[in-house]
Amino acid sequence: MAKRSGVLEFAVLGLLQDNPMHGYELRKRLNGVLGTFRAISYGSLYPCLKELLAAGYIEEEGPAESGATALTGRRAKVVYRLTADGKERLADLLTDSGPQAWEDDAFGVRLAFFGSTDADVRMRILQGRRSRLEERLASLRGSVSRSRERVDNYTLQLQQHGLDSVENEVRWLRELIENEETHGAPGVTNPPGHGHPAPR
Amino acid sequence: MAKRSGVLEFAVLGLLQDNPMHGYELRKRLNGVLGTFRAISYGSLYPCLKELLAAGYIEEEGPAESGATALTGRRAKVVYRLTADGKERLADLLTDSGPQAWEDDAFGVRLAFFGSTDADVRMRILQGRRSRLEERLASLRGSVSRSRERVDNYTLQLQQHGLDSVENEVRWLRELIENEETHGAPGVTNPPGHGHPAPR
DNA sequence: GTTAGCATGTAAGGAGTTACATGATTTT
DNA sequence: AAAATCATGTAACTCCTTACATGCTAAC
Repeated sequence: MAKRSGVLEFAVLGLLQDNPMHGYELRKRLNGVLGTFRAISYGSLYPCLKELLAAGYIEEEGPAESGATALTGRRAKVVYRLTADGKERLADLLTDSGPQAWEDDAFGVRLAFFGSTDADVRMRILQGRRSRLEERLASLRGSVSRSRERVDNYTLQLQQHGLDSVENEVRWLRELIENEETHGAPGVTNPPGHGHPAPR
Repeated sequence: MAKRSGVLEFAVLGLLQDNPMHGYELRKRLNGVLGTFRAISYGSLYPCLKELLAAGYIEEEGPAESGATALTGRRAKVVYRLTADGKERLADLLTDSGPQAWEDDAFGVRLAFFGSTDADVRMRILQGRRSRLEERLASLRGSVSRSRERVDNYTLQLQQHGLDSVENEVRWLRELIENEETHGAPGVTNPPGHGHPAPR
């Protein structure tokens, strides 16, 4: 039952959906998806793959592939691919727009896979994230104005910068939301090429 | 020897330097210092205090204090205060301007205690942080331009926002550095009791 | 033929969290 | 006297990282 992270599981399933891969490559892609820094290590990736395998969400690709390593009888590369269960699992995860979806960590990954997320779910997530940030903004503004005079200048600068960052993200979100609204009432997903309705 | 976090240890010693406190209050202040969210829990605070106590950096305040709880003979509140060793330890930590000082986590805490940090150390940290971020910027710009065309629009937006955030922090840092330069050559530390000569 | 980088994995441990267990003090 | 909130602590667990152990394959 998928004890692992959620975030990592999501990302792995999401990447594997597009094309089968082995661990080494998966890890490189993961770094792109999880925000460039935020590199995950083999020490967490391989155990995660193991669990996904045990859960039946992924499987090793047949041994007859790209026939080069068959000499020894044992493969060095293990290429993973989503099973039917795995696709279902990913679909479930993709429709979940609950509060966990707009927390700091999860939100980035969710956005990275918006290409295969339904429009209404996208909107709920974006709006959830925005209101989450607006709460944070309110609390930050409160504590900054409460702090004034009481704390030294550096602390103030720090708080101010934190505030600016959040304001910045809110602006960015507003644009994304606007974009969804104006540009987007395509039946279910975005029509151009990359959506999920086509199993290719 | 001080296995705990570094960041948490630093913050606790830093806060205790200003005034003795018990754990509960410490925790509240910590949330201010560590960036408002990033709340640490008792489950990590109390063990940390225990270790600092064992290391001799802090001590329980004498039982005769603010005479209210002496009735039962057993104190409920435990007020901690820095020992001489603790002050030395903090001084050591405050002069350390090595690479760990400009990593994401540590940097915020370091800045929060800039009020008791020497001017030259402050400068090294700020500059270290800036060049750290500029590396990141270069790598991000690289991956964004490499991604163009290859990834979907949402991923691009995400990368772009990440880039903007880092650019934003660099601008902020530049201002801080400028401020240090123009306005700052006070002998060693800021002379006036707390904070240091406030600009603007 | 040996360095470099691809590829897979595990054991130990670090840094925290949640949930629980407990009690004192203050407010209503 | 009940409810809130202040206050302290622990055990179990999570999620990740580092460091190690191992070998294959390509380039020079």
